[in-house]
Amino acid sequence: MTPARAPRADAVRNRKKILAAAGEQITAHGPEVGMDEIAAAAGVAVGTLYRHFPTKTDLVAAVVAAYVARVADGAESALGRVEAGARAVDELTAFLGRVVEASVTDRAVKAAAQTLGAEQGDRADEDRAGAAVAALIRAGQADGDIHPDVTVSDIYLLFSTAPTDQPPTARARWLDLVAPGLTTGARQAGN
Amino acid sequence: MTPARAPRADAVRNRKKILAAAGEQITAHGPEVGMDEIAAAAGVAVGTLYRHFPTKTDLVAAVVAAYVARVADGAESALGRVEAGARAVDELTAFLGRVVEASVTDRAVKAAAQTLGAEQGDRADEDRAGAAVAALIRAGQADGDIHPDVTVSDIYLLFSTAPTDQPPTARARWLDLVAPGLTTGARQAGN
Amino acid sequence: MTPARAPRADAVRNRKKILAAAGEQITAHGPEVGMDEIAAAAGVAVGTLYRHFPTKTDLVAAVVAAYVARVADGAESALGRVEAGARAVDELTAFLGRVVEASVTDRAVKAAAQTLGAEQGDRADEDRAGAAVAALIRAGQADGDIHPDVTVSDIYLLFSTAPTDQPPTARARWLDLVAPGLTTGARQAGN
Amino acid sequence: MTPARAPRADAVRNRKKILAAAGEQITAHGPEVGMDEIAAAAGVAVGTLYRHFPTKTDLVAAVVAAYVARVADGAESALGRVEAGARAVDELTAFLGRVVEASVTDRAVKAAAQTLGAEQGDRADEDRAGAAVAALIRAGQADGDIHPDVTVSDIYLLFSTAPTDQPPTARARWLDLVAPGLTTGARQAGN
DNA sequence: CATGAATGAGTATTCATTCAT
DNA sequence: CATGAATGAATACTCATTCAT
Repeated sequence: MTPARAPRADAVRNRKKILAAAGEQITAHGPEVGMDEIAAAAGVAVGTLYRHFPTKTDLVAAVVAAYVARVADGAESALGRVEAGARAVDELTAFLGRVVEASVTDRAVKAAAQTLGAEQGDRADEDRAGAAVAALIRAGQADGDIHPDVTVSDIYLLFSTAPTDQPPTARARWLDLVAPGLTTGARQAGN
Repeated sequence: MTPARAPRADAVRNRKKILAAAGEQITAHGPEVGMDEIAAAAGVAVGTLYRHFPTKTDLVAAVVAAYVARVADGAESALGRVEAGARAVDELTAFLGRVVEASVTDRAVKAAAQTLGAEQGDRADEDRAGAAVAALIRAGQADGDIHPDVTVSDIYLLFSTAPTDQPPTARARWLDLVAPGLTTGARQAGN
Repeated sequence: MTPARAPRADAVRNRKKILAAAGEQITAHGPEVGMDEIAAAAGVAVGTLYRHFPTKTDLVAAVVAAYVARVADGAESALGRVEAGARAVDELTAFLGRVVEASVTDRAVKAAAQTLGAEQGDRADEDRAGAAVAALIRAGQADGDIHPDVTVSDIYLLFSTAPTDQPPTARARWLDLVAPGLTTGARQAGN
Repeated sequence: MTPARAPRADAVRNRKKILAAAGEQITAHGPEVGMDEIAAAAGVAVGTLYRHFPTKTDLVAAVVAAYVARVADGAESALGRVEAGARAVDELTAFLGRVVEASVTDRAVKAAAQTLGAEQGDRADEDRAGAAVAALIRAGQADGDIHPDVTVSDIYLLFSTAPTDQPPTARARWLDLVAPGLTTGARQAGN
């Protein structure tokens, strides 16, 4: 219960620079980038890295957490659009597509997290995302467009198996193959 | 042409032991298991590893190749059953399911191969698998059960995104979600 | 231009300890001494070796460079004495003798450099040595003591063939055998 | 005192092939060539190498011994020519030159021997060479051409310091620089 | 007697982490 | 609080030597 003295401005700046650099470096060179390289990319010394994140695993966890937060934001805006009248199935699949695209950027992050056994950073963001997706699904089911047994964890399952390291055409095709499993209508030729 | 003097019995035994151990170790601890650990698990000295596979990359490639060979076998037996009267869609999805199950055993192998940029060992096995899968698809399309635009690379795309590291129930659910993308009928509730 | 922040005191100390230890170890056990052994002899961990010299080759090159710098110093003092009135031939042969003696200490260094294909570190020191030796030769030739066709590369040739790994008497005898090739006078019995 | 049963013909052939191959390989790639490579070059298996030479050191010693034998032959022919009327100084320097040239071929052999601490193979050949050289020196001294204090070990000293790894011009120049130390006459300009 | 597969200690090098400056 | 030098365990790979076939 330390009063948590307000962190110094430059420390906050450093934390952000480090998170950004770590994201870029891991994205670009995979989870095995050295801490030194991340530090250099962030423009700080290794020691500073370790002041903010006691362990490489912690750093990666933080990067993943930031990614989860962005996903949550995306889910909530989709939900917002549905509440404003958009069709839920469309928003859900579009959301799925956007996540897959974003994953490309954050490519190896997922792998890094697994490799290092990173712990969940911020439960809160995950819950936020989960709530929004659940609402989207319910809306789609109310419309009769989304299959009644689809759940939030189905969406997560698809997230976790998205072909993030494949070319755009493959990713688009994957969406086509996977969408019919969520919806009620029969598959149409050519899409 | 090649004199190919019969390989010594013990050398063959060792090669098999090494491949098996490498598969297990990589499965259990990921691609970064040390060569020493693999050697110990195989009951040989490191030098023996290197006599059989000049490089860690080569070893992983061989493990992957063995896996591909098993997949090819599976595809061909499925095709055999179809030729003997079985329904093609069923055999195709069953085959997909079996590959996913098998993948669990070979879990990280795929990742290992990517990490190390392993080359594929035996084109032949890949071709064998491809031919058999293509025949299955054609048969299912002739029956009117498989969607006309489904191709062999669709099947490979699904392979490569199978949730090999998830619990059995998740893997089963994944099959349910993915199957409708391949077939013509509308999705039925509860499957 | 280079900010060149003053190197930390302990880092400088370590660099020196490492160079000294490397010289000794290579001298004592040849170029194949392990980096670990050099590190131990220097009282540091291997990692520290690699922080200062990214490669064994680089380390050896640095040792050789230090040796070249000492040779250059020796040549320049000899030249200084000549300018102060000493006889050039005598200084040149004495210099040759001193280099050979010093080589004993740095015994295998030369071999190590060759074995590893080490690049030369500081051209400057080599040039310094070359200039001083050239001046010595010219002075001796002006005196009529040194044979007119002797060049700097002759001196280097003799350096490179000095019997550095032989007992002192052999080294002295070698000097006696080799000196007449540089001078004008006929050889005298007994020296 | 085992009767030393006459060695089988093929064993003798193998011994020769191995010695030749070892000489070539060490000459070409230095003392650190692997035993496997030598074996391959000789067209036998490693086991056969070890049957003939229990240790790499022993093998190198044998290669050196063969070299010494050739040197002895050269010395003896030179002596023969002197006895047939040739001038001793000329034969001695020519012999020195030929040894240096030959050394080029056997380049790293000397280094290999040192590196491995190889023992003398055949005292007899060394003695043969020593006797012939001694006779040459005595003859030259009787002619008044060779300096009276020159000994056999002087010649060996020069052998051991010959610039075997330098280009032909450097080797020739080295001979010019070194010859005056052996002879009585004053050095002449230009040779 | 030849073969070549197996052994295993040894080598250079990397990298997460600590700690003196 | 930042810096970057030091640490040292770990890793892939080599090679002289042994020994089953």
